[in-house]
Amino acid sequence: MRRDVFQAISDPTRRAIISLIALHAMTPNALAAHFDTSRQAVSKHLRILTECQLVKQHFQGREIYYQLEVSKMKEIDKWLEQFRKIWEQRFNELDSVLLTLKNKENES
Amino acid sequence: MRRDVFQAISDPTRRAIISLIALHAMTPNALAAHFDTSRQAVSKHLRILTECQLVKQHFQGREIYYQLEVSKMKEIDKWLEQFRKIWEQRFNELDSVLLTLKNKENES
DNA sequence: TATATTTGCAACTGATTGGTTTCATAAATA
DNA sequence: TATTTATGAAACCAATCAGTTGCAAATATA
Repeated sequence: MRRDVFQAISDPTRRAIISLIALHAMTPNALAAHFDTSRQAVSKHLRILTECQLVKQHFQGREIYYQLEVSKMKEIDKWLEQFRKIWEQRFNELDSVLLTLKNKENES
Repeated sequence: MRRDVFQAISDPTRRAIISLIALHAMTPNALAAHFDTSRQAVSKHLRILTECQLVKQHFQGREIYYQLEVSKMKEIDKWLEQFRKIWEQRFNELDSVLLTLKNKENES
């Protein structure tokens, strides 16, 4: 059973859940109201999200509120870092090409 | 067949491929040398990456070079944007709490 | 106390996944 | 020309996935 942040966000329903609970905690029932699938299906998604620590639950009577562990999202951000460097570099290269062209223009 | 960037990066082998070709284009054979799996398995991953336009192929004789479409990675970055706002906000809230404490300290 | 509500868990199901082996095609090379 | 090399595609397989239905447990309410 692979269970990491990347696998967690691969499912569109789970991405929607993540977005919904990002601002304030929600119960499984309240969440399920936003989807076409059953309450149990949403519960299963929540279990997966909990297992990879993207979500934290806090109990209040018989209700369970699920809240996003925003800091865990940084793991994705961290992985993206390597590419961010590349796309900035590519942009700078394009920049210097334009600069070279401009200089040549001035010389002639 | 769901085929989007998020599903593409959910597989660890595919993430490794993406990282490898990020800097310079590589052939399937050269890529396969980095993994325990067969050349065909890598080829299948490359097809998935191509289908969701994360990768571009350019032909050179009988060899096919695969290159990362870095700009496509920005789609993930874009989705992360909403959470980046939240974790910055949380940080600022913490900041103002600390500031309030400090002010109270000065008053007394 | 009896009933309704909120929830997680287990069993099942069809679809998808990541891998394999086998084959066909096209380009390079002996 | 015959052979080797680089590649994609098809057929198959076991494991996993996302969904379902049905059930048990615990809390709230009548």
